[in-house]
Amino acid sequence: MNPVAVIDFETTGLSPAMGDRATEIAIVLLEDGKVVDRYQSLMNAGVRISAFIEDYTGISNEMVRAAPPAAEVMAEAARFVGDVPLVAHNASFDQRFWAAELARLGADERAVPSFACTMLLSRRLYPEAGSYRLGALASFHALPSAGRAHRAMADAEVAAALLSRIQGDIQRQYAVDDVPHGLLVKLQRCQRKALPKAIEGYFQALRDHA
DNA sequence: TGCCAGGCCCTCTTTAGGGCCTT
Repeated sequence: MNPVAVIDFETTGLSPAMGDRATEIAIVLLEDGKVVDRYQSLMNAGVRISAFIEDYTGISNEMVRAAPPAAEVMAEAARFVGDVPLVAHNASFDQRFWAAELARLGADERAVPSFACTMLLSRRLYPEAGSYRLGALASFHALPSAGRAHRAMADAEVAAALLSRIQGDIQRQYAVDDVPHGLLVKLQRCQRKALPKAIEGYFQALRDHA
C-alpha cells in the first residue's frame, strides 16, 4: 500500500478565516498499516492563545513563545509530506489550516490536495459507533492510547491507528487487496449501501486506465 | 473579555433547522 500522511493540528480556534492560527502540527507516515516516520513541532505564529485553548490542548503561550516560527515549521512540514496524500480526522478542519498556513508562505490555496477523512469514513463503515469523536472511535475499536488527547502527535497517532483499522476492515469486508487514498476519498462521499459498487467502480476504472 | 466557522447529515426535510466534529 502506498504511504499516506496522517496530520493533526492544534490551533488557537476553529477558523483561520477569523484569524485563528496553528500552534502545533504532527504528521504520521503510515505504510501498510504501520507507522514508518513521524514529524512534530510546536510553532510560534505570534498570536495569543486563550485560557480556554491553553486548558483544552495543554499548549501554553509560554510554550509557543519558545517554539520556532510558524513559517519555518510549515515549510519543514510541507517538505516532510512531499507528494504523499493526506488524511485527517474531521479533515475539513485540518485542510483549512493546512491551506491557510501554507498560503502565508506563498503557496496556492487552490492547489491544496484533497484529504481523506477518518470521521466521514467511520460514519459510513461503523453506523453502530454512536459517536464519531476521535476519542470515542478509539474506545469503540479499543485502539491503544497514544498520550495526552488534544496534543497533535497523540491525536495523529490515534487517527493513524483508526485509518489502519478502516483500511483493514475495507479489505476484509469487500475482499480487496489494497485501499489507496483515492478510494478512501471516493468512499467518504458514498452512501453506505453504495460502497460495494463504488469500490468495484474504482478498481474497474484503474484497470481501464492501465 | 467573549465571541467567531464550515461541512456533513438527519429529519418533525428539500422554500430549513439543528446537532455533530474539529480547536
